[in-house]
Amino acid sequence: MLKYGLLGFLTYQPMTGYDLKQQMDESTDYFWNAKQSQIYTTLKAMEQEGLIRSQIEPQPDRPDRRVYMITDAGLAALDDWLRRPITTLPPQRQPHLLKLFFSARVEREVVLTELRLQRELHRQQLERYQTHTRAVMNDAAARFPHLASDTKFWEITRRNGERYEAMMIEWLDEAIAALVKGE
Amino acid sequence: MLKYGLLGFLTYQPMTGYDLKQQMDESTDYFWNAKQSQIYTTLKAMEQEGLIRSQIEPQPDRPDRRVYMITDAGLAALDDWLRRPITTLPPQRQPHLLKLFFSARVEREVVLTELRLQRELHRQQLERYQTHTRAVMNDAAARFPHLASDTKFWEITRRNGERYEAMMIEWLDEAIAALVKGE
DNA sequence: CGCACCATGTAATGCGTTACATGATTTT
DNA sequence: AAAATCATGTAACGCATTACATGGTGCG
Repeated sequence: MLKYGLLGFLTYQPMTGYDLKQQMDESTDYFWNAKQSQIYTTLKAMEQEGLIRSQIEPQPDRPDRRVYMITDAGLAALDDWLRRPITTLPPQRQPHLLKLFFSARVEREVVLTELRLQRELHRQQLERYQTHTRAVMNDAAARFPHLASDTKFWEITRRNGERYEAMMIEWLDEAIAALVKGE
Repeated sequence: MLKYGLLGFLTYQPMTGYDLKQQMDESTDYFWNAKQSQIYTTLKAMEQEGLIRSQIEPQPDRPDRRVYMITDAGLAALDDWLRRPITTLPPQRQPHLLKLFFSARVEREVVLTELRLQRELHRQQLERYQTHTRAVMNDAAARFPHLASDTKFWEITRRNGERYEAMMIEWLDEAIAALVKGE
């Protein structure tokens, strides 16, 4: 799956593993991210599959850069994936909901403290979407005119993050109120 | 992590791997689930760790049941986990958002068809929370009076599912409208 | 002087999925 | 007659995380 994300970014322009990691951190982070080590090993595998190819750019001071670019086979694989509809909901994994489900075992105050902490985390994340993420996208749109048609989709996914965080904050407020009232 | 979910359910009553799978499917499914094979292997590992122990209940017709019950060490491990606050947001993995992010590459109609399909999936899931999940929880509460204090937390997590689906439907409507208008 | 940034990789481990394997009973 | 339910397990594989390993440049 990461594979397709990397292919997607490589349609923008040729990049190194390091660059790709930074792109992910700044844009798809909310719904897809990967560790540096996984990116490097996945790129290697993708090159063997023929989806991308690399060229070494020597650098005097710093380590040489291995710049990857997408091949025709890579483009075909990406487009094929993009057209293949997803017909199921993805399985969710939310440790804090699992904890909450069994939290009748712990003191009310401990639960409340954690819910308030969660609320703060989501508040920060919401703010990030509204300021930083927005700015990064506008900046990318301004610097790379050939990506103009992509900006609409970036914005739709950013809106999803924004709505998600707003929903979580509302839900946490409701949960906190229910627990406070309950005692 | 699955480990703690299994411990949680085993505080309700002793159960088999099969029973645990059913419990998950009916209750924590939205934020945590596991395949049958993983449940069996995890239970085995947990018994070796001393968190649970099992007894075989012979059955004449059907395969013998291996019934697990939580140990004192298991209770301690569970409570320890429940009290340990989560200080980061969990990484999300949403394939359909990743696809959408790069969907400038495909025809508008293909994207719209997929968004409408997604909307229908979320609508069905919302309905499930509002009817089936609700009924299952009420039923469990009625049949097991000793779980009365847990019901409040079950309901809070169910509400999260409900809100999440409602949010996704709103967002999809917004996204569909933006794409329709865009052409 | 220490930390962040640039830049690449490998190895070990853990968690989860898919597939394999069996078989009687009950329901449709 | 076929499918679902009850009931258990193992093996292979894939994806992701953590840890290991290196090293120069630039900034505060």
